[in-house]
Parts: sequence; C-alpha cells; structure tokens
Amino acid sequence: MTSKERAPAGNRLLEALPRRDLRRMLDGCETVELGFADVLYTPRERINYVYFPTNSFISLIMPVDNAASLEVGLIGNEGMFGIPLVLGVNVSPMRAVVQGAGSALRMDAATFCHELGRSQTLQRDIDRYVFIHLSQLAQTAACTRFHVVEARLARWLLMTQDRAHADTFRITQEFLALMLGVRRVGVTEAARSLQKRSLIHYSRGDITILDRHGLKAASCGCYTADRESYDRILG
Amino acid sequence: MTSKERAPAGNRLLEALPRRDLRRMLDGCETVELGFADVLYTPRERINYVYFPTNSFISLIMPVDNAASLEVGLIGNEGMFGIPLVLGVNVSPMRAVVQGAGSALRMDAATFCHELGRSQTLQRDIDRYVFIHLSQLAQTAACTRFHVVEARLARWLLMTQDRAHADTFRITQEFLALMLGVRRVGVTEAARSLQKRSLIHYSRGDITILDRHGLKAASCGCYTADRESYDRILG
DNA sequence: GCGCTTGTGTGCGGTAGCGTCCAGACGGGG
DNA sequence: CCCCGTCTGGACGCTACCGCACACAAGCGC
Repeated sequence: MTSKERAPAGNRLLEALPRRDLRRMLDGCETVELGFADVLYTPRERINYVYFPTNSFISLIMPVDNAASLEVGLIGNEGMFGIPLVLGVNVSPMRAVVQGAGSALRMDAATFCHELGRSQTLQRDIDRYVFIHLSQLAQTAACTRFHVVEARLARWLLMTQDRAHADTFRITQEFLALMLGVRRVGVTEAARSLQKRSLIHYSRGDITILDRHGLKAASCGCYTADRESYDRILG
Repeated sequence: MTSKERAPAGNRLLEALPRRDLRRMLDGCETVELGFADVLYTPRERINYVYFPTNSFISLIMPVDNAASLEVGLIGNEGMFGIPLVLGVNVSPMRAVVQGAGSALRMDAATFCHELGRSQTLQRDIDRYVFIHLSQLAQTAACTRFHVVEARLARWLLMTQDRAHADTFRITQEFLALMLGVRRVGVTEAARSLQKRSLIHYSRGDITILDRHGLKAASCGCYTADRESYDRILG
C-alpha cells in the first residue's frame, strides 16, 4: 500500500522545485495507491494529509442541500489536494473523491505546513496553484450556469483526459451525472450525441476520446480559457 | 476625492491587525470614494491597487462568452479586493465593479506586496480571508446550479444587506439580473413574489428589507452556510 | 407642457433539463 | 446456464427559465 522512494516525482508542482526543496518534500512523502471512488476527505473533518497525484486524479465536490452535489475542482499531477492548509485552515467544505485510480504522493499535514514555512519557492509555486484553482472555480461557476450539458460534458472529458494522460478511462454515466449536477439520463443523451459525431466512444463505463479536436469544438470556451489561464500563470 | 488620514480603519480585515501593523497599513492607504458601478478592475489588466472597503462594497463578476456574466464574489468591509496579489499573481479573470457606493481604503499594489512580506499577522489573516472567498465561490457555484431564482435573490439581498450595513439600498433589477445571471424579467417576478409576502419593498431601484428573518427562510441554505463558514474561520 | 431616458410589469411561444418509470444489454458468479 | 447487479437508452408530462416584444410609469431637461 505505501512505500518510501525517491524517484522522479511525477507531480509537476513538486518537479518545479529546486533540487534541494524537492528532496526534502519527497523525503516527507510516501507513495500511496488510490482506488476509484475512494473518499480522501469528508467536509468538516480535519485535513490530515495533502496529496500530490502522480498518475491518479481527484475531484473536489461541493455538496448542497444534503443531496445534490457539484464538482468544482479537478486535481491531477499539475496540482495537489490540501489547499486550505496553504491558507492556514485545516478544514474544507468540499469532499475529495478519487476520480482516476493510480498513485499519489501523500504528506502529513503538519509536515507539509512545516515545509511550507521553510521554502520560499514552494510557497510561491503553491500560491500560484491556489490562484489557478480559484480561477477555475469561477470559470466553473459561470460555465455551469450558462452552458448546456453537452458542452459541459465535452469540457469535462477534455479536462479529465489531460489528467488521466490517456485516451481511455473508466467513468460511469451515473458518476458523471453527479459531477455535472444533472440527471444520469441527461448525461446519456449528451454522450450519445457526442458519440454520434464520432468524437468519443462510450460503452458501459469505458470512455475513449476519438477526436480531441472535435471535442474542443463541441465544448464551450471554458476548457480553452482554463488552459490559457494555466499556461499564463505557470507556463 | 482622496485624502490621507488615520482614523479607525472601518475595515475588519485591517482592524484585526495589531496596532503596529495597522498603523503601517493605514499609512500606506489613501481613502477613496467609490461611485456606484465604477469599474475598479477589468480582466487581464495589471492590478494596480488593492481596496479595503469601509462602507462601500464591490462585486466580482466573471464574464463568459463575451456577453453573459455572473457574480461570483461580494466584498464588503469584511474583506478586500486584490486576492491575486496575495497569491503572487497580478492579474485576475474577474471584473471588479462597485456595487454599493461609499468609501474604501486603497493601497498601491507594490506597497501591499511589501507589507505582506513584513507582517506575519497580515499574511495569516488575509490567507484566511482567501480561504473564505474560495469557499464562497464553491458555494455560489453549487447554489447557482441548483436553486431557483427567488431563493438566490433572497440570498443575494441578505448578503448585500450585511455589506451595506443598512436596510435600504439602491439596485436596479437590470443590474441584479446581471449579477444572478438571469433575465431581468426573472428578477422582476422573483422580487414581486418576495414583495407580496412583505419580505421586501421594491420601487424603481430602491430596495428595503422588511423582514430579514422571513427572507432567510425564503433563501436557500447557502446564505446561512456562508455565514457559518465565515464565523468558524474568522469569528 | 413635451419628449426622452430609465426602470418595471406582462404576455407568449419555445426549450433544456427535471423526476420518474421501465426496458434492454452486458457480464460475472453460483 | 441462468440470475442478478450494473450500466445504458428511451418515454412521459412537467417546470423554470429563456428570448423577445411591447406597454406603462416615473422622473428630468428644456
């Protein structure tokens, strides 16, 4: 389940660090395997660990009215789970759920806060990441309000593909419906429409992106906007 | 228009500082009068100033598709405009518009960044505020997705009343529609419904809150959730 | 007073997405 | 092999909200 090692990090947030800081961060981390739908954090608990996904990815889900919920953040190897700690708070209103199984580097919250105090570079890089996250949150809010399910689905698939580093990944429509905050049937219809146009292939939880370019055209501008803002700040 | 003075700050973020830090911050600020609908910041510009509203308040508006837009943040005397600077970035994707005329303390961006480096307390307090802001963003995203216009309007009125420190304030339905991301007519209908129940009085841009308690009941839980999260972190 | 701008109320057809229920399709375990 | 759980597809009426167009009402300048 967990092991200590000091390979190339696999997480871009960490890889951007100078060697010295990177070394210390990796020393403080352990590698963990995350399974699909594992719940890493439940709202109002204490945050015990931060996670730096390598080939896994994590959804941040905002629950509302004890029933509905909406995905408001997606964390892959470009980021981390544990932003509140960076801001001096040890709780969060959002659930963190593993969306793509794989491994991640995990660090104890206290250690992380300590390291944060020691490295200016770490602090600066992560601050920027927090900004990206904040921007995407705003983008998602507007997108969710104005765009139709099909376009939002396309955006979601593109974002996920970026983080899965693969053209194929597993995700049921039921789960997808929870992410997008719509009915499952709504996802079914949108997915079928995309499939008819040969942009994706969808079968019993296995999604394959066939035409990334076409998918971009089918999505709203929000995907591109996200990417641009990311590249501007961290590229 | 602008003047230097060292009165009690009027902004709670600043007032929480130890006297020494407060003094330095006030020295670096000038008092400015903000007029209704003044645009303090346009996306992709450089951020030149941070603002600490005292009796004014400011909307953060996320534009989308070069036409529609949605309010994603509201800043009163509990907060500040200029969060990106805190995170080491000098641009923002959101427009900042004065929602309630009044005065604010304004500080040059460079000075602010400098002060941020000097005071641990300032850094810590503002970090927490960033967290609050982030939480509200997520809450707003979910709220906008799931709740009907009337409930969202009620929430907006309550949030605004908190920041206006008054039961009456000016806001046209047209403007309100832009904030909520709905048609003006949608606002008309929702407002009329609230008025019928004697929760508010609305006439040609003058809104009066008549029954704050009833309005809470008419709003979704998001208002209360926001307040609770605020109190938990900063109270 | 007259016309203009600004703000509000109404009406009407259109539609995206909802809630619900049911049907088929695949696959793994007994 | 069959059963059952999981996943997808389709049908139904319903509602909130949209886009648009137009009427009205208050205030203001002249």
